[in-house]
Amino acid sequence: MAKWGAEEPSSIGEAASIISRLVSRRAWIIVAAACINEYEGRAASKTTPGDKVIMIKPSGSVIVHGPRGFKPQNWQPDTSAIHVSEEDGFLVIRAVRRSPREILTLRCHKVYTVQWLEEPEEGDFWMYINEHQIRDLLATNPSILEPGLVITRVERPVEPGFVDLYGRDREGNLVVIELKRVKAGVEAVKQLLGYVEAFRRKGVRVRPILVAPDFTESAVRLAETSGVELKRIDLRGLYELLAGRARPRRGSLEDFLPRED
Amino acid sequence: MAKWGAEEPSSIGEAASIISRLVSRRAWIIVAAACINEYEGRAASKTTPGDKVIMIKPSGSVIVHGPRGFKPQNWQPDTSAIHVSEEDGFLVIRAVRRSPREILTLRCHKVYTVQWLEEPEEGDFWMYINEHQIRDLLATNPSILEPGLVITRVERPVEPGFVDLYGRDREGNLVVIELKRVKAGVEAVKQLLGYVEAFRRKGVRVRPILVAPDFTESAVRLAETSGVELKRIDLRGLYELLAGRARPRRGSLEDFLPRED
DNA sequence: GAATTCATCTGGAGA
DNA sequence: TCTCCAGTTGAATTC
Repeated sequence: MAKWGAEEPSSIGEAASIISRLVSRRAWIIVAAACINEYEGRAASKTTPGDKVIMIKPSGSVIVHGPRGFKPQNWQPDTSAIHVSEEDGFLVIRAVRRSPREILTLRCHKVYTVQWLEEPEEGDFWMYINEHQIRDLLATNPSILEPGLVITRVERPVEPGFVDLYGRDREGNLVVIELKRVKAGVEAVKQLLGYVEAFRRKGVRVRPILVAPDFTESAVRLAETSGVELKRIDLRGLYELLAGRARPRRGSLEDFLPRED
Repeated sequence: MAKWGAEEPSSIGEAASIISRLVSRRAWIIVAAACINEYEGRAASKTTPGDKVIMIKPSGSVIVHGPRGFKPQNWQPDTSAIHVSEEDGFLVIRAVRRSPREILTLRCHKVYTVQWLEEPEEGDFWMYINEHQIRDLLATNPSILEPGLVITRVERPVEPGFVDLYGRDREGNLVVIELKRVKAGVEAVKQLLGYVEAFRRKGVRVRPILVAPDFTESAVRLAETSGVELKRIDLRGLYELLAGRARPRRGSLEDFLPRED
């Protein structure tokens, strides 16, 4: 169990010394304060004074949130150095990283609270549905897509890029499959056509299939005129398969494809 | 000045009632707790028990951080509903949004602290260097790119997409410029070639220029074989120009282009 | 709502 | 290191 603590510093100087000590101990620090942010690096930004929540993680990241929006106002992903000091009556937190050279400076005129966790327990994080998972599932269960399909290569390098799945259909045609976990737009069709063209230049004719849960109107139009096959796939069925709540049965190949209606 | 407060709840039930009240008041809430996360929606993830910092913003976002990394473990950008309750001895925070249907569930077995700001002052956020700024600067100072260049259109619509800058060079050729603030990859060249092709179909011949601080190897190769001109630009110089620390001088057109060496 | 593009994108894998 | 690509990408803008 992590050790935690909280303080309401009575002065900027006290806040600086508390935070400085916590940073050197690699604690997980949350500071509620009123400050301005200044960032200069790949881009540049600044704020007027406002209330912020500043998080400094044991791993060294610095994250500054404003009251709105899901994204932080400013951040520093992996900071080579975090400096905490008092300057001209301000609590100044500086996070500097090199390559790319970027500096984030927080100038706080009021510190509401400082709160921390020391030696936090991390726990595991398990993302169990993503494109990688689906690709591997389809690679090992290609009959979900089409009877008789055999996958011979996963992530086959082509021209500049990679074909998600590469194999051969029942009739011996080479098949090139592009997989999208979310609705596929016209860009996905173009990408696949690029691969087809790359194969054609090498004198190889392939059958392109775009697999996705849904397709945009423009994707359907381009696919029709360019000879790309579209195959809708029901992710929910795949999810259940991945979660072990279902099992691919022989002869149930269309179970994971949505009804045609 | 925001009203702030902090509490160390003595029980899960007390934590639930405190947080529930704060949510209904639209306070900015920070909870340090040990919990598991469960997310199901476009993807799915779960964690084992571990220490987390949970932020609930007045705007309704829910952000769950683990001890490492700049990104949150889980989040909910704009939540239709946040439910706080006690279930089986756990503090349960549920953030549900529809479209896409996604559910984030936090099950806390230990709450270290609850901290909040009511009516936080927001302040302004001003990003003063981004592609938009650079594009406008080049549009009004095209001689930075090339003597005699005249820009006639900014963000000119073309087939699918927009040409960043469109104009005419000293010799009367139509010029199509694609601008990247960061190193340009092969995709940028392809994008530009797409525009060239779109113009060609309309019987218009254009001179394509890709402007960026740097180019990937594959971008250079494709550019060479496809007739796209690459123009390196020094962003630092542009930054200074934007910041008013420098001024475009007549006859100093190459000042903002890196040396050829 | 759909489509497109930018982002300090971040993060990961591979060469 | 660079390069490429997925991401619960988010967010803005346009139609």
